[in-house]
Amino acid sequence: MSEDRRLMVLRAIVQDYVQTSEPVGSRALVERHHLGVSAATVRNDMALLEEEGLIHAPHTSAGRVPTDAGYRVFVDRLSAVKPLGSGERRAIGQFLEGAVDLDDVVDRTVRLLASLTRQVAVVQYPSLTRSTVRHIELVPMGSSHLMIVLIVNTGRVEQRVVDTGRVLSDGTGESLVATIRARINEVAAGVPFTVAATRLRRLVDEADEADRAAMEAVVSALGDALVEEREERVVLAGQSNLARAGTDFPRTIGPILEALEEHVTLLRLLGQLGDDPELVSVRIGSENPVTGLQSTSLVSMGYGSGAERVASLGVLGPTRMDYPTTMASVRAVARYVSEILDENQAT
Amino acid sequence: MSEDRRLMVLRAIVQDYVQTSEPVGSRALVERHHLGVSAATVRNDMALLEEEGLIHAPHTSAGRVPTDAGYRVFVDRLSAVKPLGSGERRAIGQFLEGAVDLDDVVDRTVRLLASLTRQVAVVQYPSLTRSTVRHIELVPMGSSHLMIVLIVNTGRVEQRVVDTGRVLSDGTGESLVATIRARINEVAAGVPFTVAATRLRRLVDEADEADRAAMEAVVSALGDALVEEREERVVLAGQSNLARAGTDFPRTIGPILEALEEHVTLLRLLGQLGDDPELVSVRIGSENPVTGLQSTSLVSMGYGSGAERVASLGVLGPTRMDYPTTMASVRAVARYVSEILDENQAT
DNA sequence: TCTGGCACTCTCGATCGACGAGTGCCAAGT
DNA sequence: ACTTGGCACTCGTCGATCGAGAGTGCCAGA
Repeated sequence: MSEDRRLMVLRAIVQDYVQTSEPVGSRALVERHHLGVSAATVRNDMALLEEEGLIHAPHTSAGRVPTDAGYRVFVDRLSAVKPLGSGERRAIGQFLEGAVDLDDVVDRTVRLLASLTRQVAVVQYPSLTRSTVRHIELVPMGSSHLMIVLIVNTGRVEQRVVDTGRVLSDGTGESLVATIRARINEVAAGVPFTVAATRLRRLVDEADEADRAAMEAVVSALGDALVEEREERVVLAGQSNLARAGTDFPRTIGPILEALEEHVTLLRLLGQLGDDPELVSVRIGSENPVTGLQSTSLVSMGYGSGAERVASLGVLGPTRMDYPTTMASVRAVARYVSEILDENQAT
Repeated sequence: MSEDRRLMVLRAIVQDYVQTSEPVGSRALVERHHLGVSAATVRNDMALLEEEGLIHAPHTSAGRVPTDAGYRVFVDRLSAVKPLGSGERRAIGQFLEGAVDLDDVVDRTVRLLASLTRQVAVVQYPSLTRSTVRHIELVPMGSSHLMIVLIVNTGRVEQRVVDTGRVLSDGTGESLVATIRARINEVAAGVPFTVAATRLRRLVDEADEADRAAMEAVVSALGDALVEEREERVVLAGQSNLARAGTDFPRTIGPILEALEEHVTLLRLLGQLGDDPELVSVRIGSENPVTGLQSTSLVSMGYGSGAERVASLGVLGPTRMDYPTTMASVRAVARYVSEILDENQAT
């Protein structure tokens, strides 16, 4: 009857299976964990757990293996996020400290996450749509071309070259560029990109008849930067960890690698987080909509400067993974990266 | 005695083995290729080829498999680069046509190469050290900070923020920025980066006592961009193809994936090309110095705008690969990318 | 120098049986 | 109402054995 003990048994099964990666039997369980009962009792509990769909026997007379639902219960109710050791904390700090720009931060983060968890790490680039404009610079190039440099509060820089269709190298041209530069920064600097986009569009209508074409060109290029797919980018590391994980895993490694190359679907996955931005999200096995990733779990969390969550990062591994420590690592890294972005924003 | 026929036999072995991925025996050979001789004769030739170290029998009484040296002879003397079909040419063009900026070009290139060859594609970012400066822009930020934007002829943009240590927002500050901007572009615009670096350093000495500190800050930041490791970046695609290749391969997939994550060594590999920039370089199996990649071959070629070779791209696959078509694809893509960079340079 | 023939070798796959781990269930104990 | 020890039963794993098939090496003859 005791539901408590049944859950203890489930927890023990998950822990043992994660460690040994072999189906765990009743005898081994009572030996390794000092539950105060005999193997026979554990067997009864196991039978019930199996009825509930939380564990599963690969075949008669092998041990039991947790199902996806079993892992779900384990993660939700039977485990606490294991606090990181101070050594690990320090390592995170040191590793991310020396980053020189956003690319570097992302690159270091993804490598750090991979080596920390020994799994595949996934980091999404901070997305423009959720960021704010820091500054927009216009650089004349050639006689009629203008390079637009957009600087985002995350430290990211986007650039485009547009043809304004008129000569910019003479006096009036130069003052036109100066005017446009002033106007767009006036309305857009320091403003969230979504707001900036609408304000900028309004600028076109307000512009003088003569300058409207040039303004139009600049604004539409900036608008492009918004929808530009490049803003939605992910970086991966630690694929080699897939080969190391267990020996049954290699068979499914092909589909997994394929799925990881579909950055678009990966991004969609990373975007689907829970409501609480401070919580680590865990998607287990078949909970995962993507074909090819249904034997894996995704542990992810949002990050970003300030209160806003500008992007996500996470870790992908076999469903049989050490959830408490993985979750701890993901959370710690996400928080640390957020801090770093905060500092850079202040710069 | 006939050395010619022996090489024909070698070629036939390579071709069959590439296709079937199984050791090829004398009987199968004479059936599939109409060499005008009998199986016994072929066997004699095989014995000689084995003495020369060009082929190898996994065990008594299995067929023969080419050795690395065998592939080498095949590539150097027995095969011509297979011309691409017109359909493939068109596909390359279409796929790379719509690229909006350098990141996009590189991204599309690597994916294209992977899907074309069904192997792992590797593309090195055009390196600054071999490129020329197109323009340098200075953007004041805050009261004493200056953002330096370096635009490279490949279309690439680098940026840095430096603290000049003096107020820039007043009148003299603004004119100082204007002066520096003018001076550095004067000596650096249109010049190869290596030359620009030395000329810029000279500028510091020539500067007025009062402005020297600011000039120094700008120049040293630009110098940093030269050695900055980020300039040496590679992008990968098609890792999932590793899982598909043969069934013996998966065992070695772990070390390969690990080696692919060592971007630094990958870059070194890509950098080692033959003398002729128009030639495709092939590194076969054990010719390859990197541990973990010794069961693979790297087919690579330089690319770049103009005559200069600014970077390399290539394909990595099992030594048992279809060299003629792979080489054709790599060459075609490298040339096409070079063309695209040329066009962008003209912009 | 080539060819057909032949004995020999070695891998691969299937079959079989013993072994052992683990279960399910039952009857007895608390 | 649970728990426990015992016991029969089920299966998958491992190792050995064996036959088939593919391929070679070598030799004698053209």
